Amino acid sequence: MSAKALPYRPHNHAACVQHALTEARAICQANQARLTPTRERVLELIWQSHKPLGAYDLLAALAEDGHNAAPPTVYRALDFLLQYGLVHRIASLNAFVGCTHAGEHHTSVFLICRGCRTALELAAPNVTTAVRQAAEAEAFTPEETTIEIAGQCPNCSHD
Amino acid sequence: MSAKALPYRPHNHAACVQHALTEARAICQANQARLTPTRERVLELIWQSHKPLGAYDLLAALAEDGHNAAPPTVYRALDFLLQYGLVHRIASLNAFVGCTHAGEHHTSVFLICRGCRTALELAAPNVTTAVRQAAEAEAFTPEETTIEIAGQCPNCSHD
DNA sequence: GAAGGGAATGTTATAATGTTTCAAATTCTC
DNA sequence: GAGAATTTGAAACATTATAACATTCCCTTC
Repeated sequence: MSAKALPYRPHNHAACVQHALTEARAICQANQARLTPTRERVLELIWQSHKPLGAYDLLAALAEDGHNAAPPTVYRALDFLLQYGLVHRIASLNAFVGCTHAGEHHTSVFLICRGCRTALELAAPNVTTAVRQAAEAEAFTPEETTIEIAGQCPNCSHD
Repeated sequence: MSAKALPYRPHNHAACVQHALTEARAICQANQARLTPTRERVLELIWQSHKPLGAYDLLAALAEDGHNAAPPTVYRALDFLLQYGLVHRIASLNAFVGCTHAGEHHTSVFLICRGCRTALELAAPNVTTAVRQAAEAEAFTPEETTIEIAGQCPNCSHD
């Protein structure tokens, strides 16, 4: 692949956000789930970059909105968004990032740059298959898979 | 595979611990690193089961020894053990588990049972390869890989 | 075997992340 | 509009992790 993946190059990011919000509304409607203002705002904040944000970062951003929220407000919104696959939690960072494959049932691989902190979500079917087979070989039933690769993205790698 | 992996079946666990400690001593000696009593004790405590332990669990265990330690004591010992590859940190649990491949440079896959909390470390070369290829396809340079599969081990899966 | 220097540990405080609990408000259903 | 269910507010607290600085230990060197 010669072209860099979207998060790594300049792009109309507002379109990313709008697309994510539109999709989120559709998914919530389809599931009779309520994308309330707080939930939508948290999703929007998360989408304001391709860098995972911590819960307390979100809390601070809400505070700047004038919304004097306490931690449970953010964690509840995040729980909701996680539940409907609209965001992912990055365990190695204790942070959250927008899901680029919302609605599709999938196991993601995250490439997390230590330089610019951008997280790129990949579908990576080969990884998924290999993981499933490895688990199967041990008679283990997978329920939730965390695959996070920290390193240097093409922009940040100093060869 | 019909035989269950070691952590899932009864075994002489004392031998696990002894083996780990012996190996740790050798590795530290080879690296001119000091496996001090606190560090060795923390390693031993971690190895007392195949379940990842939290830093504060270790702290409590040290307290039972009569060692009135503060958090930095445990975290420093853990940093040391991580540095020499004697333990792994399980990001999704904020916990630590003994490394079963100490000394070998490797990327591990962890199968973490939500029933019995046991973590099984696999080498899983196919997963490693698939991950490396996925990263390569994005011109991403991996430095550290976290692969954690939560689910049900053969003993705990209720079919 | 004392003196000096670097590594390891002790100690206190605090930061960062996440949860429990119960009350109040909102929204949905009838 | 009354009642039930969901969502939010608010205060307190629990858990995980680090910062900063003092002290002790251990090894080398003389």
